Formats: sequence, C-alpha cells, structure tokens
Amino acid sequence: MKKPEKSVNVRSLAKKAGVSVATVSRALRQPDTVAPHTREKILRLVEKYRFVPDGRAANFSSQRTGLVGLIVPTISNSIYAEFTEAIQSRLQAAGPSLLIVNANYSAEIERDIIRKLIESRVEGVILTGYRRDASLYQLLEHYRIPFVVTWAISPKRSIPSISFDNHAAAAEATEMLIKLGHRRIGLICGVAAINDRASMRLEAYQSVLEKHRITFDETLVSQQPFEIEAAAEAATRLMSNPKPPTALFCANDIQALGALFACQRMKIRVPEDVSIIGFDDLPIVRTANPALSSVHVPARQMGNAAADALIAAARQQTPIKSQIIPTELIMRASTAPLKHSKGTRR
Amino acid sequence: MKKPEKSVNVRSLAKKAGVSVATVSRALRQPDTVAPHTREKILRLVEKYRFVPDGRAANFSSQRTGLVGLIVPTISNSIYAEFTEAIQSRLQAAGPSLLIVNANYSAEIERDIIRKLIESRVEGVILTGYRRDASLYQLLEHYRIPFVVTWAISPKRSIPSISFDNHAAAAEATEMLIKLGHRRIGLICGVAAINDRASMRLEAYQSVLEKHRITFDETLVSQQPFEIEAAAEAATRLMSNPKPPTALFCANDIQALGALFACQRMKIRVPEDVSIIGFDDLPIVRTANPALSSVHVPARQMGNAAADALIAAARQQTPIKSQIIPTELIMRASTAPLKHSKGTRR
DNA sequence: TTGAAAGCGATACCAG
DNA sequence: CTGGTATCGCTTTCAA
Repeated sequence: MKKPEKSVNVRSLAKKAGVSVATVSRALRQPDTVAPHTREKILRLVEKYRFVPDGRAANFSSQRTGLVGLIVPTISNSIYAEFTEAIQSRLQAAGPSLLIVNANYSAEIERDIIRKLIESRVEGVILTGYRRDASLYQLLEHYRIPFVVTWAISPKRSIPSISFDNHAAAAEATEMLIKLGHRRIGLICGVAAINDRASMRLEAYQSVLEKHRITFDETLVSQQPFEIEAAAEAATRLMSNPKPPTALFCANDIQALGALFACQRMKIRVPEDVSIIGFDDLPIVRTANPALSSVHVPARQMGNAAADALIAAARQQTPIKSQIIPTELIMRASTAPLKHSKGTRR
Repeated sequence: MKKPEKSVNVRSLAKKAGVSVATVSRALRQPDTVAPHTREKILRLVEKYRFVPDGRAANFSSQRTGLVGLIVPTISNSIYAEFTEAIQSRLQAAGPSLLIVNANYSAEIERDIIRKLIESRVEGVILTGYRRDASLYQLLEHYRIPFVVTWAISPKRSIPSISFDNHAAAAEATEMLIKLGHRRIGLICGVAAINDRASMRLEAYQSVLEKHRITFDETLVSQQPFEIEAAAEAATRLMSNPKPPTALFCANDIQALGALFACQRMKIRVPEDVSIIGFDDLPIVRTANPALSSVHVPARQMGNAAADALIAAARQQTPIKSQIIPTELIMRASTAPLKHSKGTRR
C-alpha cells in the first residue's frame, strides 16, 4: 500500500510538505505557532502517511522520558492489581506511561529491575516495601530519580514513603481478637524473611500478645507464600493442634479465605468455633459466607498519592513528603466473642 | 534552571579513561574485543561513577527498543495477572521489557494506548480479544509491528491469534450441564457489547440450547461487569425466578464464586439444588466449598506462546502463525445430575 | 512565521 | 585493538 520500506519521519514529511523539519515538529507540538495554511498542509500529510512520531527520539532530544516505573512483588494478588490500576490511571491523566514490573519477591530480580529502570531513565520509581540494599537507594539518588516506598513506612527519614502503618493495623486486629476474649490466636502470614510487610505484621502480633501477657506459641504461627491452597493447608494444620486456636489472624485476605475454606472442610464453624480476621479487605471477602472481618487497606488511595507525589516531584524539583494513610478494621460476620464452653466444639 | 549536574556518559568516561567513546561502548557491550588492561580501567571507572548507560540512546542508535506492549482489559482479574506474569517472565529471559497497559474495557482508551505503543516503537504488541477497529490493525501493520491476538480466535486469517476457543469451551460446559439432565440453565457472563470473549461464550450457550431444542429464556441470562458483588446479585435474581434454573453456567470464575456465595446466602444447596460451572479455573475455585467445576483456561501457556511468537517474529521477519490451545472442562463438586424431584427443594 | 543547525547519548562502521 | 565519526529522529534555540 503505502511506503513499503523507509518509514515516514519528520524529514520525509517536511520534504513532501515543502517545509523544514522544525515546522513539522511545531505543527505537531505547538500548532498555534504555525500558520494555519502550513499547519493544515502538514497535518493532511501526517494523516495520509499515518505518521506517528518516534517518541523515543522525541523524549531523547527533549531530555524527558515520560516513564514511571512501578515494582510490585506480584500482580496476582488483586490488592496489588487495584493499587496498580490506581497509579496507572492517575499517571495516564498526567502524561507519563507506567512500566509495571514484577519482582516476584526476589531481591535479585528487583536489583536487575531497578537497573533496567535507570537505564530507561524513568522519571520516577514506585517501590513496594522498604527493605532492600542501601546501594539501590543510592543509585536512584545518584541518578536523581525520585522514588517513593509504598506498602510500608520507611524507618529512615531520607527514604520517603506513602503508606499505611502495617504494625498499627496488624496490632489493631490482634487487639480486637483479644478484646473478644481470645487468648489462643493463630497467625497465618507471608514469609517474613522475604517480605517486610509480613515481617511487620508478625512483629505486631507478637508485641500485642506480649503486652497482654499471652505466651507466644510458635506452633500457632505459619508463614506461607500467598497461594490460597498453601494457606488452607496451614489453617488445617493449625486447627489440628491439640489445643487449637479460637481465632485466626490472617495477614492477607487470600490466606483468610483459604483458612475459611479449610475450616468449612473440617466442619469447624466460623465464627462460632473460630474467629477469622483478614487483611486487605478485598471485595471477595465481603461477599464470602460468612463475610470476613478484615483490615481495610487504602490501596487505591495509596496509589493515587504515590503517583501524585511522583508527578509533583518530577515537575518541580521538590522532595517527596512521607505520608501515612489510615487503615480501618472492618468487623463482619467472621468474628465473635470467645465462648467459654470448653471442649464442647462440634 | 537546567544543568543541575553533568551526568556521566560515555563521553565523560572516555575522557577520564583516556580512551575513545567507542572503546567505552565496546568495553560495556563486547568486553572480549577490548584489551584486558583497557577494559579493566574502564570498568573501574564505570563502577566508581556508578555509570548506567542511557538505554534510550542505546536503543535509539541500535534501532531497537527492547519493548513489547501488552494490552489487557484489566489486571484485577487474577486470570489476566497469571497471563501477564507468564509473558513477563518469558520476555525477561529473552531480553525485552514489557509495557503492560490496562484498557479497562474501553475501545477509546485502547486506541490511545495503541498509538502510544507505536510512538514508543515497541517491537511487538499482544492484544486481548480481536474485536476492534480495523484501522488499528492497519496502523500496526503500517509500522511493521508484529502483533498477536490472545484470549480469542481471530476470524480473519490476516490477524494472527494464539488462543483457546471460547465458543468450543463454553459449548462444552453447556453440553455437560445438559448431559447431566439440566434443561433450565442460567448464564452469567460479561457484558457482550464490550467484550468479545463474553459475546462468544454467550453465543455458544445459545447455540447449544438451540441444538438441544431448549427454548432460550432471556430471563435466565445476566450480563455483568466482572465484580463479584454484581455477579452475586445477578445470581440472586436468577434464583428468585418463579421457575429458577437448576444449573448456572458462569463464564468467569469470579462470577461463579459470586453465584456460589449468593446461593449459600439463599440456602440453596450446591450442587443438590443447583449445579454451577465456572470458567478460568482459578486456584481459588479449587479450594472453595464445594470445589467448583470450571473450564480450565491455559492462560500461562497462552502467554508463553504469545511471547515466544513475538520474540521469534521480531528476530526473524517471519509472520506469526495462529495457534489454538485446548481447554479442559474440569468437573468438581459443584455439579450434579438433575434430580427429578420437582418442587422439593429445601 | 519559518529555517538552519546544534545537540541528546550511545552504536557501529571503517580506518589505522 | 583502538579511534574518529556518521547516524538514529526529533526538539529547540537563534536568526532571518
């Protein structure tokens, strides 16, 4: 049909239009600065040859990239999907494209990704969690790439974070179970060694138990990857304990659902026999039976705030201010006061 | 207010090392072709100044971008997340980065996205569904960007697709319900007008009914956005029908879960009172109670194949061959033969 | 309002 | 093995 080999570019268009490349560029970028007649002639040709300017070249010469990088541990968990969508739509409105990359809970992969993002000269990076080698932060700073930590509050002042407080949120959930009378409280959470969110939630759980003088029982804790089946198996084990817990705190809703399903299988009633509190407040737990109590995480809000902060930081040279976004413990039908009828289960 | 700092680049490094820019470039890209002494001197400086070469410039001058675009309707549904992850890890191994974009079931957004992808001169595009304006396909062809349709078999030969057969898969599920004796079969699916996958599954359902001389009853069909709550409400309505269905085919597992939860709420037993078949075979439906029967969709395989095809197409100039990947109807505990005990439900 | 030309930062070809 | 340099496609002064 049209040009088989050489692709159209400003030069070829300029020649056809009998103007200079500068004029073509202006007709595209600042149409007002070009005489109407010239402009229309050019735009007609753009249309005719289906010219789509090379964005790389444009960015390259204007010294901008219009790219922001987002590193998440996974997108399979829909809470990250929601977070990601919020960021994306916010950026879309402002201009930049989002490079979403999946680090798969691996520090090594993350290191490579950060390097790649720097190579592509992104104008900002959104990180998940704060725990990573200091050299990575230094590298970002060295290249003057604004970044922000999400999903965890950074303990260092120099590292800006926009997040809710994992420790406080997990503590609130644990406190609630204790207030309901529970003393044997199981915990199912992510693998703390590779996940600082899980690690903080675990710590919160421990410190609340300690505060209430409840002895920490290792056999009531299970760290699992975020697969529902793994969580279901963990719950099955915990509930098979000679002295089973009367409440389960699951530091993630997928795990909470796994626990719920496992209990149903074992004919353990929720909440009569065991209370369950999840974390994330996914839509699905609101619809489940019973509807699960859960810590509502402001994923969307956090994404919006992080995107906005990055956009602002890129525009002006202003540093990013840390923010803490509140969570909310939402009580539903999966939690109940401890019944003091010992040994009457089933 | 520009020129805050001079950033390191091959030129400045070359000067410091007392070599030419060409040698610096070679030391980085083809270390073997540089004398060990020179190479080490250069690499030491690279280390010292934390030099990360500008990938855009590199791509630009080498006429490659190392970018592949993926357009999905949403990533909130974890079946797309799995698909996305498969593509990403496949590409990661081969080199290119993946630009994931969310079209949010909007043709307009998709149009903009495709344009942006062309602007960034991606080396390939993976599309979801085939139904879109022909001009978009033409544009991609015009720019010689290899593309492949996934999640739907393209009816046009000129548009390569790597997918399973929505029609066949949905037909198989419907057939199975009929074989189990069901004649009143409800359907909950996506919004056909904006979703060709939903549209094909709906058609398949209709044609199987017709084949078996079962009159199509509009009141048994509900098209819904993919939110679990919407599906639960739809199921509640369908099951409140004066002559309620004895089976539900849900063209999506999230909707199937919504239906299951709704039935539980209404004290309608699954599968005794109503059979449910889902679509996607998400891990969660295997763990649910009862475990849901579902059409297993080869999301991972499809992603791998699409990524491989694009990589091959980018390397050689060979066109992409369409592929059809089989699905499998997996029967679990949510389906049962129709009981001919009329009116005895509950 | 328009044009000429200098980059942007790396690559790759061709000489030496 | 190394250096000089044209080149990629566009933006952006600076003059005219």
